[in-house]
Amino acid sequence: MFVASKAVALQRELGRFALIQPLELDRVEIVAGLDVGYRKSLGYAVALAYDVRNQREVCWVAVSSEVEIPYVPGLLAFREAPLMVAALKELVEQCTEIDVVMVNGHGLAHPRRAGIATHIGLALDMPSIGIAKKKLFGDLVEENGRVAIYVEKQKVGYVVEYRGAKTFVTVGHRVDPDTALELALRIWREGARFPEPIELADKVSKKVAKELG
DNA sequence: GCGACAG
DNA sequence: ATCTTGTCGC
Repeated sequence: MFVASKAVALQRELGRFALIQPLELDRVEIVAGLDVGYRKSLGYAVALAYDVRNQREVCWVAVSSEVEIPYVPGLLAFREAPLMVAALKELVEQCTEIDVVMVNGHGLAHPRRAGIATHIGLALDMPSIGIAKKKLFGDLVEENGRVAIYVEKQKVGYVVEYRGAKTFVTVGHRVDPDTALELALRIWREGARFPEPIELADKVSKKVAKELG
């Protein structure tokens, strides 16, 4: 069964292994977007591959399962990461290898440096970036025309604002704040709420959850 | 006690 | 996140 206190203890340990380091964007060809849509307690995780150079969707896969763990702020990873990882593995088997993964949720902007994007990056030992619509944890600091988000004096990401709508781009694992932001902006349609991989995975997961049962 | 609280 | 269509406004 799920014990919140145990989950919290595990995150304190996990967070210590997250790496903030530069990532060579010239070598990033495919970015995967991960999101989960629901119909009642049935979750549908979608993993979608996006080609950075050609600015286009490559393919996507969806996997579903009954989701038993409740949503608790700070513990989202225990509820959604298992399905997301299953979807990502399916994507790699059925379609293509990927270089970076973007996850709907936060990365290091978390009370224990262990948001869902960090959990997934560490689990797969791969660069990961969190993309979220609302703040969970951290301090917002204005820096030359931009808003950065800090956790314990350490910069972990940025806020992208467009016509009042904010989107948080945070480090998950094996990437740094500036590189994460630059990559996200390279694949962000003008006026869209999220970078394309997440924008598309979000729409597909909702549609799949609605059409199937 | 009060405010905050990813999806 | 999800339950849910149309409608008011730029």
